[in-house]
Amino acid sequence: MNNITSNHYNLDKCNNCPVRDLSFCNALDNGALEEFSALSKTKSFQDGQLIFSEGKTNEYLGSVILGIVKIYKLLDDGRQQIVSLGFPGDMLGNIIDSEYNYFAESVGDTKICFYQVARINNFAESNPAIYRSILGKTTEQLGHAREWLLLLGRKTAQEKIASFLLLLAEHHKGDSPNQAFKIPLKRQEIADFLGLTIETVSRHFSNLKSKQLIREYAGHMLTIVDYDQLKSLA
Amino acid sequence: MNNITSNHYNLDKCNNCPVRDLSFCNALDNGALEEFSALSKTKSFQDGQLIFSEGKTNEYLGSVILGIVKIYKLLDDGRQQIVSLGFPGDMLGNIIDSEYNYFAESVGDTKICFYQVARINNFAESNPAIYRSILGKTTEQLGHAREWLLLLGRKTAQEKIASFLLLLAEHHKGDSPNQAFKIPLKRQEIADFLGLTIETVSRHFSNLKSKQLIREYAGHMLTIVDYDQLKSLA
DNA sequence: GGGTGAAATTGACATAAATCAAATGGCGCA
DNA sequence: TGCGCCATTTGATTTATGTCAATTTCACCC
Repeated sequence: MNNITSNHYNLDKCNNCPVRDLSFCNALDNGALEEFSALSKTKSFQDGQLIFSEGKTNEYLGSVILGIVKIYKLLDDGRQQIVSLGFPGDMLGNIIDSEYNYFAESVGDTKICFYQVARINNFAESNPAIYRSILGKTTEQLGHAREWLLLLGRKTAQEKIASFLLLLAEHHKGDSPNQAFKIPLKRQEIADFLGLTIETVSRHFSNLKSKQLIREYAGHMLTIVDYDQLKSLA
Repeated sequence: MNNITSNHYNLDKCNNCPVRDLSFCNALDNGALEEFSALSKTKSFQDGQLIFSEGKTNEYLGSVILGIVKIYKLLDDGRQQIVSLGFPGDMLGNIIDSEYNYFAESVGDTKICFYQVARINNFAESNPAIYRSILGKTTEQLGHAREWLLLLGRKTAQEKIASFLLLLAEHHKGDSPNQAFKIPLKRQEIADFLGLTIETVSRHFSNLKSKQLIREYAGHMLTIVDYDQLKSLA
């Protein structure tokens, strides 16, 4: 995202952007909300498309509107760790640092709403609710990151897989408890999220299937058959 | 920290508290700083003393003044993961959540400055610099947490140990590059920070010593003999 | 100075997960 | 229908780290 206004990004202004209901600006009163939303622009990304890179100037703050974004870090030799999954309503990036510290990539097709960091900072000076809201989002992300530290540092592969499936299920809570949903990540991405290899992930999926705790069919549609027992493994 | 005002905590007001130079309130102008600092109280803790617990009401925001605080999470069976080390100047807790999500414990003797969350929130409404400053601290902690996700998920035991030693060395940067310093954590705590067992930690310390990359003496005083080579292992 | 107990080290062995390698499955497309 | 390309699964084997069990070190204190 070197230059968000360059025409190949196909931006369109989103005066009535869903971000209002989803995102960090929902703390504003109506007048301020109008003004703030006018600063935003949405953009669509395809599966695997790079959204921003470590080291690049932190010019835009994003808000995921549709789809999932993976935030990851790399070691020199290519080892990868996904440090966060951005679901709709989640904030992307921050308004503090001068550079991005991570890579962000679209998982499946996504839609993201962007705000200029400079303008947000400017706007927030006279609207503490913006700071407060962004602080809330950041604190939430810190909580998730620390939950994942516990998972990566202390859980077994089976526990990791179970926790991951329950995390996904959380994002379908509106549906019935055992509602089927599509696993949005490839096996390699799951491995990079859980600090495992693709083979270990695959083996434990097979394991859970043979134990009849989950069912998978038709291109990674998943049903959690026994939610409670899966939870006891996490 | 059930009740910070109970007398056994031995609180004393810190009108001229070092937190001013170290902490999240240094963004304020002098007038506001006076007012804000007056809300703080310092307290001392001994090695191993519990500072706050998961599930307790989030009544106080802390700022580490002296010593080191470990923030950790537990699994039901007692497995522990340290998710953050709080060094002087670091913020402890947050002003968003209604409950603490972690355990905090003193590593060695510490001194911590506390503010009432309710009063900070109140004060910040008319002082966006406070929100901004706390947001900066939180964003920084998120960055550290994600760096550690990479370490826990993808680094080998040797790389973890090397990274840990370099982290400690970072906090002695004022000194000469190869300045000796005391390792503040016990082996078990290092293990809980790195997602390893105590035996693995010990073995890799022995390893680094036999390779002459580090020296340890007189009660865990440490010298990094070959900084560059240690860095290449991290 | 010798005794005590916690912390750290070391050794022998077990095992979960990684690695290497092959087979299978699924999907778009000619 | 069948080819080609990935993604996934499965199998065989290795290895890093965990586990269990002594032993050693060291700080502290009488």
